[in-house]
Amino acid sequence: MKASVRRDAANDTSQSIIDSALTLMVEDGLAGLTTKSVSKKADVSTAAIHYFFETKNNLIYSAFEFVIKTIRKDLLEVRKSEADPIARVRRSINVFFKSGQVSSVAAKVWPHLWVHAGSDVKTGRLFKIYNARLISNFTYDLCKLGVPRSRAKILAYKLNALHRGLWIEQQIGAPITRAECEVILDMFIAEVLAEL
Amino acid sequence: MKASVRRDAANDTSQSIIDSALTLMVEDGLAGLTTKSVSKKADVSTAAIHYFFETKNNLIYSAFEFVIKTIRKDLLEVRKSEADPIARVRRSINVFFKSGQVSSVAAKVWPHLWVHAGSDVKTGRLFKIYNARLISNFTYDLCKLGVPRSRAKILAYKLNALHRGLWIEQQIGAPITRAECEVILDMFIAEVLAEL
DNA sequence: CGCGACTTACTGACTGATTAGTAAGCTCGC
DNA sequence: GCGAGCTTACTAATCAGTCAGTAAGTCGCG
Repeated sequence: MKASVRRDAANDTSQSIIDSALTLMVEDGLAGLTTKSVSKKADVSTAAIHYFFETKNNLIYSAFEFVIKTIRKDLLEVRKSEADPIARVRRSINVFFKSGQVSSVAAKVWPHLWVHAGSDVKTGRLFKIYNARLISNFTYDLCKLGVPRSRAKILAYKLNALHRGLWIEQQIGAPITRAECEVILDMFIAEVLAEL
Repeated sequence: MKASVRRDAANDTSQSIIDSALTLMVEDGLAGLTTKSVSKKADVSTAAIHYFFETKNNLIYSAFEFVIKTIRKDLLEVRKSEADPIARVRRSINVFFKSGQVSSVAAKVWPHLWVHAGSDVKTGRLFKIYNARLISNFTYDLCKLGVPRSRAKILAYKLNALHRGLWIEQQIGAPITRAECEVILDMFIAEVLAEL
Protein backbone atom coordinates (compact mmCIF):
# COMPACT_ATOMS: atom_id res chain seq x y z
CA MET A 1 0.00 0.00 0.00
CA LYS A 2 2.39 2.63 1.19
CA ALA A 3 5.03 3.99 -1.12
CA SER A 4 7.74 3.12 1.31
CA VAL A 5 10.30 3.01 -1.46
CA ARG A 6 11.35 6.42 -2.64
CA ARG A 7 10.39 7.08 -6.22
CA ASP A 8 13.26 7.78 -8.61
CA ALA A 9 11.89 11.12 -9.67
CA ALA A 10 9.44 13.60 -8.26
CA ASN A 11 8.07 14.03 -11.74
CA ASP A 12 6.66 10.50 -11.58
CA THR A 13 4.79 11.21 -8.39
CA SER A 14 3.37 14.58 -9.34
CA GLN A 15 2.32 13.17 -12.71
CA SER A 16 0.61 10.21 -11.08
CA ILE A 17 -1.22 12.64 -8.81
CA ILE A 18 -2.42 14.55 -11.88
CA ASP A 19 -3.45 11.33 -13.60
CA SER A 20 -5.40 10.24 -10.56
CA ALA A 21 -7.10 13.61 -10.29
CA LEU A 22 -8.17 13.46 -13.94
CA THR A 23 -9.46 9.91 -13.58
CA LEU A 24 -11.50 10.80 -10.51
CA MET A 25 -12.79 13.92 -12.21
CA VAL A 26 -14.17 11.82 -15.06
CA GLU A 27 -15.56 9.17 -12.73
CA ASP A 28 -17.23 11.26 -10.04
CA GLY A 29 -16.99 14.86 -11.17
CA LEU A 30 -15.17 17.69 -9.47
CA ALA A 31 -17.39 17.34 -6.42
CA GLY A 32 -16.02 13.86 -5.78
CA LEU A 33 -12.44 15.01 -6.10
CA THR A 34 -10.95 15.20 -2.62
CA THR A 35 -7.35 15.22 -1.49
CA LYS A 36 -8.07 11.91 0.19
CA SER A 37 -9.49 10.20 -2.89
CA VAL A 38 -6.70 11.49 -5.10
CA SER A 39 -3.99 10.46 -2.68
CA LYS A 40 -5.51 7.02 -2.34
CA LYS A 41 -5.63 6.49 -6.09
CA ALA A 42 -2.10 7.83 -6.56
CA ASP A 43 -0.91 5.74 -3.61
CA VAL A 44 0.66 8.64 -1.74
CA SER A 45 -0.28 10.57 1.39
CA THR A 46 -2.54 13.59 1.23
CA ALA A 47 0.40 15.68 2.37
CA ALA A 48 2.22 14.80 -0.84
CA ILE A 49 -0.47 16.60 -2.80
CA HIS A 50 0.15 19.75 -0.80
CA TYR A 51 3.88 19.28 -1.09
CA PHE A 52 3.71 19.34 -4.88
CA PHE A 53 0.71 21.56 -5.57
CA GLU A 54 0.23 23.54 -2.35
CA THR A 55 -3.54 23.71 -2.70
CA LYS A 56 -6.21 21.49 -4.17
CA ASN A 57 -7.20 24.26 -6.55
CA ASN A 58 -3.66 24.38 -7.84
CA LEU A 59 -3.79 20.67 -8.51
CA ILE A 60 -6.98 21.04 -10.50
CA TYR A 61 -5.49 23.85 -12.55
CA SER A 62 -2.31 21.85 -13.16
CA ALA A 63 -4.36 18.89 -14.29
CA PHE A 64 -6.24 21.03 -16.83
CA GLU A 65 -2.97 22.59 -17.94
CA PHE A 66 -1.58 19.12 -18.55
CA VAL A 67 -4.57 18.14 -20.68
CA ILE A 68 -4.31 21.28 -22.79
CA LYS A 69 -0.56 20.95 -23.20
CA THR A 70 -0.98 17.35 -24.28
CA ILE A 71 -3.53 18.17 -26.94
CA ARG A 72 -1.56 21.20 -28.12
CA LYS A 73 1.47 18.95 -28.59
CA ASP A 74 -0.56 16.47 -30.66
CA LEU A 75 -2.00 19.31 -32.70
CA LEU A 76 1.41 20.83 -33.31
CA GLU A 77 2.74 17.51 -34.50
CA VAL A 78 -0.03 17.27 -37.06
CA ARG A 79 0.73 20.75 -38.32
CA LYS A 80 4.43 20.00 -38.60
CA SER A 81 4.06 16.75 -40.48
CA GLU A 82 1.25 17.86 -42.75
CA ALA A 83 1.31 20.80 -45.15
CA ASP A 84 -1.91 20.25 -47.12
CA PRO A 85 -4.64 22.45 -45.55
CA ILE A 86 -7.48 19.98 -45.94
CA ALA A 87 -5.49 17.08 -44.53
CA ARG A 88 -4.37 19.32 -41.68
CA VAL A 89 -7.92 20.22 -40.71
CA ARG A 90 -9.06 16.64 -41.04
CA ARG A 91 -6.22 15.23 -38.97
CA SER A 92 -6.53 17.98 -36.36
CA ILE A 93 -10.15 17.12 -35.78
CA ASN A 94 -9.18 13.48 -35.48
CA VAL A 95 -6.96 14.37 -32.54
CA PHE A 96 -10.05 15.27 -30.54
CA PHE A 97 -11.87 12.08 -31.33
CA LYS A 98 -9.10 9.56 -31.04
CA SER A 99 -9.15 7.68 -27.77
CA GLY A 100 -6.87 5.25 -26.02
CA GLN A 101 -3.87 7.36 -26.83
CA VAL A 102 -1.85 9.11 -24.10
CA SER A 103 -4.85 8.84 -21.83
CA SER A 104 -8.38 8.23 -22.97
CA VAL A 105 -9.31 9.98 -19.75
CA ALA A 106 -7.94 13.28 -21.03
CA ALA A 107 -10.54 13.26 -23.80
CA LYS A 108 -13.40 12.94 -21.33
CA VAL A 109 -12.21 15.83 -19.24
CA TRP A 110 -13.37 18.54 -21.66
CA PRO A 111 -16.77 19.39 -20.17
CA HIS A 112 -15.13 19.68 -16.76
CA LEU A 113 -12.73 22.16 -18.25
CA TRP A 114 -15.60 24.15 -19.76
CA VAL A 115 -17.40 24.20 -16.44
CA HIS A 116 -14.36 25.20 -14.47
CA ALA A 117 -13.40 27.86 -17.00
CA GLY A 118 -16.77 29.43 -16.30
CA SER A 119 -16.15 29.98 -12.60
CA ASP A 120 -12.37 29.97 -12.21
CA VAL A 121 -10.66 32.98 -13.77
CA LYS A 122 -7.26 31.36 -14.21
CA THR A 123 -8.70 28.29 -15.93
CA GLY A 124 -10.84 30.59 -18.04
CA ARG A 125 -7.74 32.37 -19.25
CA LEU A 126 -6.04 29.06 -20.02
CA PHE A 127 -8.95 27.89 -22.09
CA LYS A 128 -9.35 31.17 -23.93
CA ILE A 129 -5.69 31.18 -24.98
CA TYR A 130 -5.89 27.58 -26.15
CA ASN A 131 -9.12 28.28 -27.98
CA ALA A 132 -7.77 31.39 -29.70
CA ARG A 133 -4.84 29.41 -31.07
CA LEU A 134 -7.11 26.69 -32.31
CA ILE A 135 -9.27 29.20 -34.18
CA SER A 136 -6.18 30.96 -35.50
CA ASN A 137 -4.78 27.69 -36.85
CA PHE A 138 -8.03 26.73 -38.53
CA THR A 139 -8.41 30.21 -39.99
CA TYR A 140 -4.89 30.04 -41.41
CA ASP A 141 -5.53 26.69 -43.07
CA LEU A 142 -8.79 27.89 -44.59
CA CYS A 143 -7.10 31.02 -45.93
CA LYS A 144 -4.52 28.81 -47.60
CA LEU A 145 -7.35 27.14 -49.45
CA GLY A 146 -8.29 30.49 -50.93
CA VAL A 147 -11.13 31.48 -48.59
CA PRO A 148 -11.14 35.25 -47.80
CA ARG A 149 -9.86 36.06 -44.30
CA SER A 150 -13.12 37.27 -42.75
CA ARG A 151 -15.02 34.32 -44.16
CA ALA A 152 -12.30 31.93 -43.00
CA LYS A 153 -12.72 33.12 -39.44
CA ILE A 154 -16.44 32.43 -39.50
CA LEU A 155 -15.79 28.99 -40.91
CA ALA A 156 -13.19 28.35 -38.23
CA TYR A 157 -15.78 29.20 -35.57
CA LYS A 158 -18.17 26.85 -37.27
CA LEU A 159 -15.65 24.03 -37.41
CA ASN A 160 -14.80 24.53 -33.75
CA ALA A 161 -18.45 24.47 -32.80
CA LEU A 162 -19.10 21.40 -34.92
CA HIS A 163 -16.38 19.22 -33.48
CA ARG A 164 -17.20 20.25 -29.92
CA GLY A 165 -20.90 19.72 -30.37
CA LEU A 166 -20.33 16.34 -31.95
CA TRP A 167 -18.11 15.40 -29.05
CA ILE A 168 -20.94 16.15 -26.61
CA GLU A 169 -23.44 14.30 -28.76
CA GLN A 170 -21.19 11.27 -28.91
CA GLN A 171 -20.20 11.23 -25.24
CA ILE A 172 -23.41 12.06 -23.41
CA GLY A 173 -26.20 12.59 -25.89
CA ALA A 174 -27.37 10.40 -28.73
CA PRO A 175 -25.63 7.12 -29.58
CA ILE A 176 -24.08 8.68 -32.62
CA THR A 177 -21.37 6.62 -34.30
CA ARG A 178 -17.86 7.63 -35.19
CA ALA A 179 -18.78 7.13 -38.85
CA GLU A 180 -21.69 9.56 -38.58
CA CYS A 181 -19.37 12.15 -37.04
CA GLU A 182 -17.04 11.63 -39.96
CA VAL A 183 -19.85 12.18 -42.46
CA ILE A 184 -20.77 15.45 -40.79
CA LEU A 185 -17.17 16.67 -40.69
CA ASP A 186 -16.79 15.69 -44.36
CA MET A 187 -19.87 17.76 -45.15
CA PHE A 188 -18.10 20.75 -43.67
CA ILE A 189 -15.05 20.29 -45.87
CA ALA A 190 -17.19 19.73 -48.96
CA GLU A 191 -19.09 22.93 -48.23
CA VAL A 192 -15.89 24.90 -47.89
CA LEU A 193 -14.58 23.55 -51.17
CA ALA A 194 -17.89 24.31 -52.86
CA GLU A 195 -17.56 27.94 -51.83
CA LEU A 196 -14.39 28.44 -53.83
CA MET B 1 -32.43 37.02 7.86
CA LYS B 2 -34.91 34.49 9.05
CA ALA B 3 -38.03 33.84 7.09
CA SER B 4 -40.20 34.84 9.98
CA VAL B 5 -43.10 35.51 7.67
CA ARG B 6 -44.71 32.33 6.58
CA ARG B 7 -44.77 31.86 2.83
CA ASP B 8 -48.12 31.32 1.23
CA ALA B 9 -47.09 28.17 -0.52
CA ALA B 10 -44.39 25.57 -0.15
CA ASN B 11 -44.00 25.71 -3.89
CA ASP B 12 -42.52 29.19 -3.58
CA THR B 13 -39.92 28.01 -1.12
CA SER B 14 -38.90 24.89 -3.00
CA GLN B 15 -38.67 26.88 -6.22
CA SER B 16 -36.52 29.53 -4.59
CA ILE B 17 -34.25 26.78 -3.30
CA ILE B 18 -33.90 25.45 -6.85
CA ASP B 19 -33.24 28.95 -8.19
CA SER B 20 -30.57 29.52 -5.57
CA ALA B 21 -28.96 26.19 -6.34
CA LEU B 22 -28.82 27.01 -10.05
CA THR B 23 -27.39 30.46 -9.40
CA LEU B 24 -24.67 29.09 -7.15
CA MET B 25 -23.92 26.34 -9.65
CA VAL B 26 -23.25 28.92 -12.33
CA GLU B 27 -21.26 31.17 -10.02
CA ASP B 28 -19.01 28.69 -8.25
CA GLY B 29 -19.61 25.34 -9.86
CA LEU B 30 -21.00 22.21 -8.28
CA ALA B 31 -18.10 22.13 -5.84
CA GLY B 32 -19.24 25.41 -4.33
CA LEU B 33 -22.78 24.20 -3.95
CA THR B 34 -23.36 23.34 -0.29
CA THR B 35 -26.56 23.04 1.66
CA LYS B 36 -25.36 26.02 3.67
CA SER B 37 -24.71 28.29 0.69
CA VAL B 38 -28.00 27.34 -0.95
CA SER B 39 -30.00 27.89 2.21
CA LYS B 40 -28.34 31.26 2.77
CA LYS B 41 -29.13 32.43 -0.75
CA ALA B 42 -32.71 31.15 -0.55
CA ASP B 43 -33.06 32.65 2.92
CA VAL B 44 -34.20 29.47 4.60
CA SER B 45 -32.55 27.04 6.98
CA THR B 46 -30.49 24.11 5.75
CA ALA B 47 -33.11 21.79 7.19
CA ALA B 48 -35.66 23.23 4.77
CA ILE B 49 -33.62 21.81 1.90
CA HIS B 50 -33.83 18.36 3.43
CA TYR B 51 -37.49 18.84 4.16
CA PHE B 52 -38.25 19.44 0.47
CA PHE B 53 -35.58 17.42 -1.32
CA GLU B 54 -34.37 14.90 1.30
CA THR B 55 -30.82 14.86 0.00
CA LYS B 56 -28.51 17.33 -1.68
CA ASN B 57 -28.20 15.03 -4.69
CA ASN B 58 -31.96 15.08 -5.05
CA LEU B 59 -31.91 18.87 -5.07
CA ILE B 60 -29.29 18.90 -7.82
CA TYR B 61 -31.30 16.47 -9.89
CA SER B 62 -34.49 18.48 -9.34
CA ALA B 63 -32.70 21.65 -10.40
CA PHE B 64 -31.58 20.03 -13.65
CA GLU B 65 -35.04 18.64 -14.19
CA PHE B 66 -36.46 22.13 -13.79
CA VAL B 67 -34.07 23.53 -16.39
CA ILE B 68 -34.92 20.82 -18.88
CA LYS B 69 -38.65 21.14 -18.26
CA THR B 70 -38.44 24.89 -18.75
CA ILE B 71 -36.65 24.62 -22.06
CA ARG B 72 -38.94 21.80 -23.21
CA LYS B 73 -41.92 24.02 -22.49
CA ASP B 74 -40.44 26.87 -24.53
CA LEU B 75 -39.61 24.50 -27.34
CA LEU B 76 -43.10 23.05 -27.32
CA GLU B 77 -44.63 26.48 -27.52
CA VAL B 78 -42.58 27.25 -30.61
CA ARG B 79 -43.71 24.04 -32.25
CA LYS B 80 -47.33 24.75 -31.44
CA SER B 81 -47.38 28.27 -32.74
CA GLU B 82 -45.28 27.67 -35.81
CA ALA B 83 -46.00 25.21 -38.61
CA ASP B 84 -43.39 26.16 -41.18
CA PRO B 85 -40.42 23.78 -40.75
CA ILE B 86 -37.70 26.34 -41.42
CA ALA B 87 -39.18 28.90 -39.06
CA ARG B 88 -39.60 26.17 -36.47
CA VAL B 89 -35.96 25.18 -36.61
CA ARG B 90 -34.83 28.77 -36.56
CA ARG B 91 -37.01 29.73 -33.63
CA SER B 92 -36.14 26.56 -31.71
CA ILE B 93 -32.46 27.38 -31.92
CA ASN B 94 -33.22 30.89 -30.75
CA VAL B 95 -34.64 29.43 -27.54
CA PHE B 96 -31.17 28.25 -26.59
CA PHE B 97 -29.53 31.58 -27.23
CA LYS B 98 -32.05 33.94 -25.79
CA SER B 99 -31.12 35.18 -22.35
CA GLY B 100 -32.79 37.20 -19.65
CA GLN B 101 -35.96 35.23 -20.05
CA VAL B 102 -37.29 32.94 -17.31
CA SER B 103 -33.81 32.91 -15.84
CA SER B 104 -30.67 33.76 -17.72
CA VAL B 105 -29.03 31.50 -15.21
CA ALA B 106 -30.79 28.47 -16.65
CA ALA B 107 -29.00 29.00 -19.94
CA LYS B 108 -25.60 28.94 -18.29
CA VAL B 109 -26.29 25.71 -16.52
CA TRP B 110 -25.86 23.51 -19.58
CA PRO B 111 -22.22 22.49 -19.19
CA HIS B 112 -22.93 21.54 -15.59
CA LEU B 113 -25.67 19.32 -16.84
CA TRP B 114 -23.33 17.70 -19.35
CA VAL B 115 -20.74 17.11 -16.66
CA HIS B 116 -23.22 15.70 -14.19
CA ALA B 117 -24.83 13.52 -16.84
CA GLY B 118 -21.43 11.93 -17.30
CA SER B 119 -21.11 10.72 -13.73
CA ASP B 120 -24.67 10.56 -12.40
CA VAL B 121 -26.78 7.84 -13.98
CA LYS B 122 -30.15 9.44 -13.23
CA THR B 123 -29.13 12.80 -14.70
CA GLY B 124 -27.62 10.97 -17.66
CA ARG B 125 -30.96 9.35 -18.35
CA LEU B 126 -32.75 12.69 -18.05
CA PHE B 127 -30.42 14.30 -20.55
CA LYS B 128 -30.58 11.41 -22.99
CA ILE B 129 -34.37 11.52 -23.07
CA TYR B 130 -34.41 15.27 -23.58
CA ASN B 131 -31.76 14.98 -26.27
CA ALA B 132 -33.56 12.21 -28.11
CA ARG B 133 -36.71 14.32 -28.31
CA LEU B 134 -34.76 17.28 -29.58
CA ILE B 135 -33.20 15.20 -32.34
CA SER B 136 -36.55 13.65 -33.12
CA ASN B 137 -38.18 17.07 -33.49
CA PHE B 138 -35.45 18.39 -35.73
CA THR B 139 -35.53 15.24 -37.84
CA TYR B 140 -39.28 15.57 -38.26
CA ASP B 141 -38.99 19.19 -39.41
CA LEU B 142 -36.27 18.35 -41.88
CA CYS B 143 -38.30 15.48 -43.30
CA LYS B 144 -41.18 17.89 -43.83
CA LEU B 145 -38.86 19.91 -46.01
CA GLY B 146 -38.38 16.93 -48.25
CA VAL B 147 -35.11 15.57 -46.93
CA PRO B 148 -34.98 11.76 -46.85
CA ARG B 149 -35.33 10.29 -43.35
CA SER B 150 -31.81 8.90 -42.92
CA ARG B 151 -30.29 12.09 -44.20
CA ALA B 152 -32.56 14.18 -41.98
CA LYS B 153 -31.27 12.37 -38.92
CA ILE B 154 -27.68 13.13 -39.79
CA LEU B 155 -28.61 16.77 -40.36
CA ALA B 156 -30.40 16.87 -37.02
CA TYR B 157 -27.26 15.61 -35.31
CA LYS B 158 -25.32 18.27 -37.12
CA LEU B 159 -27.73 21.02 -36.08
CA ASN B 160 -27.63 19.85 -32.49
CA ALA B 161 -23.85 19.81 -32.51
CA LEU B 162 -23.71 23.24 -34.14
CA HIS B 163 -25.92 25.05 -31.70
CA ARG B 164 -24.25 23.43 -28.71
CA GLY B 165 -20.76 24.11 -29.99
CA LEU B 166 -21.65 27.70 -30.73
CA TRP B 167 -23.01 28.05 -27.26
CA ILE B 168 -19.67 26.95 -25.78
CA GLU B 169 -17.77 29.21 -28.15
CA GLN B 170 -19.91 32.15 -27.15
CA GLN B 171 -19.92 31.52 -23.41
CA ILE B 172 -16.39 30.43 -22.63
CA GLY B 173 -14.33 30.45 -25.80
CA ALA B 174 -13.87 33.11 -28.42
CA PRO B 175 -15.67 36.47 -28.18
CA ILE B 176 -18.00 35.45 -30.97
CA THR B 177 -20.99 37.72 -31.49
CA ARG B 178 -24.63 36.81 -31.63
CA ALA B 179 -24.66 37.99 -35.26
CA GLU B 180 -21.85 35.61 -36.17
CA CYS B 181 -23.76 32.76 -34.58
CA GLU B 182 -26.75 33.71 -36.68
CA VAL B 183 -24.66 33.68 -39.87
CA ILE B 184 -23.42 30.19 -39.09
CA LEU B 185 -26.91 28.90 -38.30
CA ASP B 186 -28.21 30.49 -41.51
CA MET B 187 -25.48 28.67 -43.41
CA PHE B 188 -26.88 25.43 -42.10
CA ILE B 189 -30.36 26.21 -43.33
CA ALA B 190 -29.06 27.36 -46.71
CA GLU B 191 -27.13 24.10 -47.05
CA VAL B 192 -30.17 22.03 -46.27
CA LEU B 193 -32.25 23.91 -48.85
CA ALA B 194 -29.47 23.55 -51.42
CA GLU B 195 -29.61 19.79 -50.99
CA LEU B 196 -33.18 19.58 -52.21
C1' DC C 1 37.56 8.73 -1.99
C1' DG C 2 34.75 9.99 1.97
C1' DC C 3 32.27 12.44 5.21
C1' DG C 4 29.50 16.23 7.07
C1' DA C 5 26.01 19.71 5.48
C1' DC C 6 22.23 20.40 3.15
C1' DT C 7 18.09 19.33 -0.07
C1' DT C 8 14.39 16.64 -1.97
C1' DA C 9 10.57 13.87 -1.44
C1' DC C 10 7.86 12.37 1.05
C1' DT C 11 4.82 10.14 5.61
C1' DG C 12 1.72 9.81 9.65
C1' DA C 13 -0.58 12.14 12.91
C1' DC C 14 -3.03 15.90 13.63
C1' DT C 15 -6.53 20.20 13.56
C1' DG C 16 -10.11 23.47 13.02
C1' DA C 17 -13.56 24.28 9.87
C1' DT C 18 -17.16 22.63 7.23
C1' DT C 19 -20.18 19.17 5.56
C1' DA C 20 -24.74 16.56 4.78
C1' DG C 21 -28.11 15.09 7.38
C1' DT C 22 -31.34 14.47 11.80
C1' DA C 23 -34.43 15.08 15.73
C1' DA C 24 -37.48 17.69 18.13
C1' DG C 25 -40.21 21.35 18.46
C1' DC C 26 -42.51 25.88 17.15
C1' DT C 27 -46.12 28.49 14.38
C1' DC C 28 -49.38 29.75 11.31
C1' DG C 29 -53.75 28.98 8.65
C1' DC C 30 -57.59 26.27 8.35
C1' DG D 1 -56.27 21.27 17.40
C1' DC D 2 -53.99 19.45 13.66
C1' DG D 3 -51.00 19.14 9.90
C1' DA D 4 -48.03 21.55 6.60
C1' DG D 5 -44.05 24.26 6.66
C1' DC D 6 -40.66 25.36 8.54
C1' DT D 7 -36.54 26.47 12.58
C1' DT D 8 -33.05 25.79 16.19
C1' DA D 9 -29.79 22.86 17.82
C1' DC D 10 -27.29 19.29 17.14
C1' DT D 11 -23.99 15.20 15.33
C1' DA D 12 -20.86 12.28 13.04
C1' DA D 13 -18.13 12.36 9.18
C1' DT D 14 -15.21 14.44 6.19
C1' DC D 15 -12.66 18.19 4.44
C1' DA D 16 -8.26 20.93 3.05
C1' DG D 17 -4.33 22.04 4.91
C1' DT D 18 -0.24 21.89 8.64
C1' DC D 19 3.58 20.12 10.94
C1' DA D 20 7.40 17.61 12.69
C1' DG D 21 10.09 14.08 11.36
C1' DT D 22 12.84 11.06 8.23
C1' DA D 23 14.96 8.17 4.53
C1' DA D 24 17.47 8.87 0.49
C1' DG D 25 20.15 11.54 -2.50
C1' DT D 26 23.43 15.50 -3.76
C1' DC D 27 27.17 18.49 -3.06
C1' DG D 28 31.35 20.79 -1.37
C1' DC D 29 35.66 20.10 0.50
C1' DG D 30 39.82 17.99 2.34
